Amino acid sequence: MESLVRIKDENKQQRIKDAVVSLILREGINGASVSKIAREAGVSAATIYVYYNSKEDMLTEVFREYAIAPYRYVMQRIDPAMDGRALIDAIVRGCYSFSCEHEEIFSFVEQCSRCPTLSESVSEEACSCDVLDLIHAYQARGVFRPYSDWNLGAVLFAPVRFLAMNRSAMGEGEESLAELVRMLQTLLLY
Amino acid sequence: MESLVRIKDENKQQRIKDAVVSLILREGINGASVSKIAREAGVSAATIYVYYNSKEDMLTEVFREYAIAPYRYVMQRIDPAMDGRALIDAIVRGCYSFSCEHEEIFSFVEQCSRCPTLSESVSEEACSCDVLDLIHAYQARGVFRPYSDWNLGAVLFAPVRFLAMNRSAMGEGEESLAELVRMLQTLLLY
Amino acid sequence: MESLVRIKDENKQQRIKDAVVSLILREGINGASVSKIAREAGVSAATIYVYYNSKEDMLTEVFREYAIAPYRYVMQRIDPAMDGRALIDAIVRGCYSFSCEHEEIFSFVEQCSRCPTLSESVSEEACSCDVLDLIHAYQARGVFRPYSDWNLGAVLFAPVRFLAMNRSAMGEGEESLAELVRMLQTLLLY
Amino acid sequence: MESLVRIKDENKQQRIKDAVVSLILREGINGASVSKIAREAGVSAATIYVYYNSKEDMLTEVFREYAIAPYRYVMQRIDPAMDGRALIDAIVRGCYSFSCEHEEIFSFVEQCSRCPTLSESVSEEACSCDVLDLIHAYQARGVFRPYSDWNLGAVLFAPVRFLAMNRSAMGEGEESLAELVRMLQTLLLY
DNA sequence: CATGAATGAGAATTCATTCAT
DNA sequence: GATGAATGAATTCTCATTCAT
Repeated sequence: MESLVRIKDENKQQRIKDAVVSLILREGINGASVSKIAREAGVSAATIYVYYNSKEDMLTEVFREYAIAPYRYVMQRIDPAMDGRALIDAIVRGCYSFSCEHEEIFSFVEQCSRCPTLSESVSEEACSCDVLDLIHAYQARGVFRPYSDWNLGAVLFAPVRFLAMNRSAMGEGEESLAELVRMLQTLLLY
Repeated sequence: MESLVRIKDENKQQRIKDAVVSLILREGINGASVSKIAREAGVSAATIYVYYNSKEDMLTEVFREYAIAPYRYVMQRIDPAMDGRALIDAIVRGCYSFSCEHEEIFSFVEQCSRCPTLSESVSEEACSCDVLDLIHAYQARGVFRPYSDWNLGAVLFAPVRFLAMNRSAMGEGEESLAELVRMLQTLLLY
Repeated sequence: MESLVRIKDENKQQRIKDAVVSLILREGINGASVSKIAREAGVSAATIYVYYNSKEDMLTEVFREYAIAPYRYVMQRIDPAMDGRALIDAIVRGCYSFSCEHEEIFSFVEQCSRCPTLSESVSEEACSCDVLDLIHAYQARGVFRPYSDWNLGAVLFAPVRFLAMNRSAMGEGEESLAELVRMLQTLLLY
Repeated sequence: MESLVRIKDENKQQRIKDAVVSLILREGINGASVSKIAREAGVSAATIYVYYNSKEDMLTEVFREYAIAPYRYVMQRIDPAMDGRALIDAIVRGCYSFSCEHEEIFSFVEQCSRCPTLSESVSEEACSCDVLDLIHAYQARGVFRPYSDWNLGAVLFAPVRFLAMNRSAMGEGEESLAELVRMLQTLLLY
């Protein structure tokens, strides 16, 4: 019985999270009101307060959960046995694929990152640390040039996100993507 | 006498724009309600509707106006006689200085860019075109490598913006900035 | 316990309806704003939107409910055993009494009937059909002359409403009313 | 020059009146705001206050002017030499034609008549007095039965207005109209 | 746990009106 | 006479949140 209840809970909570993400994609942070989220999740607005103390809480928590998603996604496509070129290729293409396959989450995270209140409580560095740790290992082995973490993050993630954001205007994008991979290989590897 | 009225008008509209920008910086797009903006601008909320048809209109127009500001700022620090290294230095440092000196506008534009509704009507490409045109000239002279515009934009603007956004966490930043300049010089020049 | 809640609800909704009717009587359709209605009903303006989707919805629903009231009132004073003279007397005096006893509802319905948006969704014919059905029976028995429904409605209801509307200017009105009854008896019966 | 101004005035004032009438027809009394009226009339909202002291004033004045229009229209189709049957025919058909030919004014007057504030300052009796005076003459000559003015008004004007209001639902209406004429001839004449 | 009902606060927008020009 | 600009007050409606059940 208890487990049944638990399962019900998780269903509801997951439906709420999904609703948050998809609503924010469609209507922006402004349009994502508690009642719309509730309607989309198929629960009562009051139910949301069973799981979260406030709307802010909810957004923060969902943001925290999804902010790390692209990095996890990238980590899964990486094999520590890869050489430097393959690693950069995997990271850049991983970031890009994620934004295509999970457009909702990508857009949701992008929007939340710029929202002063939300971004305070979720630091990007913390999210990307696994990837950076891996690169540190490559740097130690003399494969990657010893750029600082800030600049590694800046050139590895920001440009590909820029391409992803302009995907619709850019057409297919495969060419640009391949070019970016080549640029970063030149730039970052010995 | 007529000029008095004109001045009064322009004052009001400018005060409204300023209020929009500074409120969005402080409270995010969510927090920038028409009445708060009006209060901050020292006008009646109804007055805003003398100048704009709707809140959306207002944000779009202000966004459109400021989206181009950082590029104009950069253009002013550029001299066509510069060599490639100096050009990249000027662009990157220009972007960074702008975000420091005009934190409000920088943050305002960043936020608006992620807002689906707003970004639709203001394309980044259009804003950056002057800078890109200049680089085309350098490419034609064999100074810059012939990367595509998308990737030029991606590596010239996105990473430095990334640094700017993390300025507070990054400390001084001068070192990172210098490093980024060097990286891009290596990457983009022959 | 459950009944308590129900009662509370119905009380609120009824108080809202009453407020709509009495406000429109006093201040016209223009003057009946949602917040005035809420104040008069002793609820929060937001509560009204728990019961109705919009102001328009609310007016339509209340109108629909009350538009039929005068006809129901008349039907209750009618006995199918009456002869033709008594029937006309009952109908005309019933209409008139209703407008005296329920001035608020009478005036409310009159006003809504002239409001293009509202009258579209509530047809008078549907409301008066019970009375007309009864007259059809009298017509079949050769008591009433076989005038069309449109003209039956036109002469049976419109003139007495006209008198009711001018009640205040008309003084007592009993004489006029008696005269109208006689006129219609002559006109409609064999 | 002065005459020029006068002409300009009258043009503007007439355009305002027209706008009032046609807006109220289309959007009801609620929808007829001063600015909409101004826009429709092609003048500035402030200009309306050159001609009228307030919106209420304006409505009252326009209402006063048009309330009498249907009666004037009827009077023009009447010839004192007509016999009783022809007179009733002319009155009823006149009322009906007016409502067809001047749907805007008809609907405007109907709506204003039910609006408590407006109807107070424009009495129907005053408007219909010319027609009634004429009938008095016929009554004196023993052509019309000596019903009271209230009931004359009630049966001569209210039913035909009822038909006019239901014109769209009623189809052509010629038959109903002819029937109503016959009914009233029987009822009112010796 | 889940929710329907309720609400004060505030949202965007429009209102009728004024006034300097 | 005519108007653009300005506004306080009011409009409809939605918000995030609470609470009794």
